[in-house]
Amino acid sequence: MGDPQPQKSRKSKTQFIHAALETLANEGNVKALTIDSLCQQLGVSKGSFYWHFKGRAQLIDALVAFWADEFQQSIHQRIRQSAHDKPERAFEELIGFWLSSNFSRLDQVMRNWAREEDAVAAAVHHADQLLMNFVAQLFVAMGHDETDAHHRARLLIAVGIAEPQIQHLPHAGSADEAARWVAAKLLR
Amino acid sequence: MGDPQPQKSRKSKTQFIHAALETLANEGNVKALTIDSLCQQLGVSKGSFYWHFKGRAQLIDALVAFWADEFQQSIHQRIRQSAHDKPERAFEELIGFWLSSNFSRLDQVMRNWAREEDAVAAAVHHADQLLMNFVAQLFVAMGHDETDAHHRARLLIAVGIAEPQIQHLPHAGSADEAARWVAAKLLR
DNA sequence: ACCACTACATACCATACCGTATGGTACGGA
DNA sequence: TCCGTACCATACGGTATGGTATGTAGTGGT
Repeated sequence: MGDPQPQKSRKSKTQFIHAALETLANEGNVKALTIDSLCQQLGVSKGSFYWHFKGRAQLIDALVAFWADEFQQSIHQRIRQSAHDKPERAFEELIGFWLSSNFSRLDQVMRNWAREEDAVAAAVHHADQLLMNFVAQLFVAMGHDETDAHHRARLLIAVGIAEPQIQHLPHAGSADEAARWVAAKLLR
Repeated sequence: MGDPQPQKSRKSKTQFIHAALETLANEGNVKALTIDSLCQQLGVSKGSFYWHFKGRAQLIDALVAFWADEFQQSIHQRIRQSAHDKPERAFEELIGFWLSSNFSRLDQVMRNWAREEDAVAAAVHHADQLLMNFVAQLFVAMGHDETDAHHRARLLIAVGIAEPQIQHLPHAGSADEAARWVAAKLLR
């Protein structure tokens, strides 16, 4: 009554997932993530892939689940601590985390991918909801009422989503600076 | 010494472009835009397409050029008028235009597509620059200094980009309302 | 030594897409 | 009427991709 794959397959399964996420982050577009290239990247053949995964859809599910879990854990680990101590400090953590190239690249890829694959869309949706609730709660903890907190949280998330996409715009200063400007405006 | 296609081809060429844009807006993802499906949509065969266009790249170029031109014209037509009379009024126009489903869907598709096709990336980049300069100038006209105006413009554009993507988030009120909240905050 | 099962490799099929080659039709001018 | 050109249909080739079928080396149990 257990899983069909007791223990050994797990290891290789995560190997595939890691490689896939790496490809997504590096190439920055979903088209580069093909089963063939993935296998080539790992030095195995498609026979291996199709032993571990039922098909492409299953890979996507596992990959998205992994990403969502990591997303959630990252948020909590990095912010929950400082959220209780000093909410203002938590915002700097959040912005720093969001604009870290590692995360933002994957985030953008996932949002693009969500447009083609429903499974990805569901995961992104869920992640957004978690973050939204969390940030709004943060603003509430700082003394704002519910609706105002939601507005501010919504704006912060919007900036987090869009800022990495418009770093090229003519503007003296880094995206980091721009984000801090917004944060300062939001904290008033 | 004129164009190789005097008049007749022009008409069909724009027909292809219109159909392509329509598909992009409807399907919401670039994968749906294939030459075969495009021809099927128009009730013609690929022979027709390859008579009018040298290849897929040329379609993309023409399509992107058309979109960029329309983008620019829409901005100017709808806003330039009120920008001179009453800058505050221009923001409502801009936000209303940006969040109009017609435009925002195409906008999102183009931004996603920019990740795969360099020609699209260049066009989106250029369009962003135009809008950025325009909005910043608007803020300057309202009395803000250069750097502050750029910060505000950047934020407004970020909201315009991200807001359509997060309409599903738990929040009492429409995206329109949220955008107005941001505008009010930006105009102070 | 033999078996059974895991974890692959190899070879193959089906499909979808871009692109080409070539034949066919409508139409205006000489 | 005949012909040339613009415009389009049909048929095919090439390639990339997802997926399947089948062989096969390793490995642990008996």
